[in-house]
Amino acid sequence: MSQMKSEHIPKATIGRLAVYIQVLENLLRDGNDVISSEKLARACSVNSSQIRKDLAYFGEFGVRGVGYYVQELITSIKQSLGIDRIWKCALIGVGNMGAALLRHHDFEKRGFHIAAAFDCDPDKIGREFESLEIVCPTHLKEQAPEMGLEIGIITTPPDRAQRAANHLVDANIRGIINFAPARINVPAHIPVEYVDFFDHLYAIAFQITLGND
Amino acid sequence: MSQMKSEHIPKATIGRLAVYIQVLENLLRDGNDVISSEKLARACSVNSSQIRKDLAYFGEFGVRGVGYYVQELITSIKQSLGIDRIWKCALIGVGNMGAALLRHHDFEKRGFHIAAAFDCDPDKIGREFESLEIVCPTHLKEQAPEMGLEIGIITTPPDRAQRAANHLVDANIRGIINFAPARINVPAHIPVEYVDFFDHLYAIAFQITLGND
DNA sequence: TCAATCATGTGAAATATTTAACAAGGGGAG
DNA sequence: CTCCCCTTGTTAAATATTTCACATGATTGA
Ligand SMILES: NC(=O)c1ccc[n+]([C@@H]2O[C@H](COP(=O)([O-])OP(=O)(O)OC[C@H]3O[C@@H](n4cnc5c(N)ncnc54)[C@H](O)[C@@H]3O)[C@@H](O)[C@H]2O)c1
Ligand SMILES: NC(=O)c1ccc[n+]([C@@H]2O[C@H](COP(=O)([O-])OP(=O)(O)OC[C@H]3O[C@@H](n4cnc5c(N)ncnc54)[C@H](O)[C@@H]3O)[C@@H](O)[C@H]2O)c1
Repeated sequence: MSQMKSEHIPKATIGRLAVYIQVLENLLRDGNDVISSEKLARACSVNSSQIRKDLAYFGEFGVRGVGYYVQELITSIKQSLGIDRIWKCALIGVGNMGAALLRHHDFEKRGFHIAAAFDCDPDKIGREFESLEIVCPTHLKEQAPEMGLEIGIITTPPDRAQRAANHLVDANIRGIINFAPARINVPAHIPVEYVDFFDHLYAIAFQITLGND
Repeated sequence: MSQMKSEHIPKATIGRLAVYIQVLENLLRDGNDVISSEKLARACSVNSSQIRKDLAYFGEFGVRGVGYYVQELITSIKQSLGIDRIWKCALIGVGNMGAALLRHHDFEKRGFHIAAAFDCDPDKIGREFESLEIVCPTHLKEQAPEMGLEIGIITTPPDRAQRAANHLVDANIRGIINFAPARINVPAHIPVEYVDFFDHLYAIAFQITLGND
């Protein structure tokens, strides 16, 4: 957060910054060292002013008359978002979804290290999965500070999501991602993000239906 | 789409409607037959006018002085979104993520039937998974119209996403959900939704970092 | 039947976000 | 060194979305 400039940043901006990183990393892989906001905009399907405005919230990263140095810009965006370091995560609910996430090594690559896995199923507790021992959630409170766990990932069934959230809050976790389709209540200072694929399926179904009339 | 009233509907509204359905179904399960916009608003962490406005895009579903009949409202929202029917989906890429989705029976429950699974790996082609035979993507073009496949779900590695999209477009699919972290190009009339968990992880990391200053 | 009550649906006001337009400034050719 | 070109950063205008405020209409009980 080296050069933050502005007060409130639109939620939508954060989403777009994630897209910019994705596209910039592909550009870099293809050998592009420099890019203009105009070209980046086309690749991201947004307006070029939008990109310049989004970046302006955090600082000045470009060179007038030239554009942005791709590697430098990636670094700057990551710094701005606070993802220029490793975040340690705790996953609760090692089922279908939880296991898929544990096997997915992009988490590590992108700076989110799932350092501990919890499940309340006695058959699972004590077993090892992806080189993590599955632990009972009651141990969260003692393990979280010990291990420096900061973000909780909930992948329990929806009717267990609140319970899982309670464990996380109790363990002083600082933010929560909830994959279960259920709202949870936590203290206001703990940010919660809901991941629900069905949002997107609904949006597609709606757009298809619209275009069809 | 029985009683559509308005022209353009904000994207954010669609996202909220998905949340309303989620919360309403829980309310129904808990035995609530009627609910006011005020109470629903609290459960969804939004403003009550927002709810009334969102619903007003599609029609009048409430009763003044009373509120909304929960079951009726669920039905109305589903009709409005075009999810009051079964959508047949094709999944491309039966790896880690694709397999988790195939095993996840909420898709069926929510009206999205994954009717066919494609993968280009010779070791996987011909195998059966979750009672679906895994098929080579070159067969998409012939199978899609036969089976009435309408929505494509991409779960290939990112560098294969465009190829998968091409197969889907070629097969006259009507909409695409892309789980791979890569932008894809398709004709303008085909809606694409990108699912990327990292958006949410970034958002959490950012909010934690902000609150920390 | 009528009045009191209550929560919706909606137009108008307040905010927020996106887009356009351009002044400012870096880089390179001559 | 100067001029010209190019693209950023930013201010201002245009849109879009959210919130407020209240008239409207359904329901209930006297
Ligand atoms: N699988 C998918 O593709 C998918 C897709 C979207 C959403 N989801 C959501 O993700 C969640 C998990 O789905 P799944 O398919 O993995 O289900 P699952 O039943 O396979 O796994 C759930 C796991 O959570 C554990 N659990 C239950 N209560 C717990 C508690 N209080 N503390 C700790 N662990 C607990 C169970 O023992 C089980 O291992 C669900 O809410 C589901 O709706 C899954
Ligand atoms: N696993 C997760 O939890 C997770 C989370 C977020 C995003 N993703 C994304 O989902 C995608 C899939 O991830 P994964 O972990 O399942 O990877 P994976 O390697 O396990 O599976 C990819 C599958 O796609 C198949 N495939 C490759 N090219 C293909 C083509 N042209 N046509 C058809 N099939 C093809 C492969 O044979 C393989 O079976 C990746 O883009 C990944 O970034 C996965």
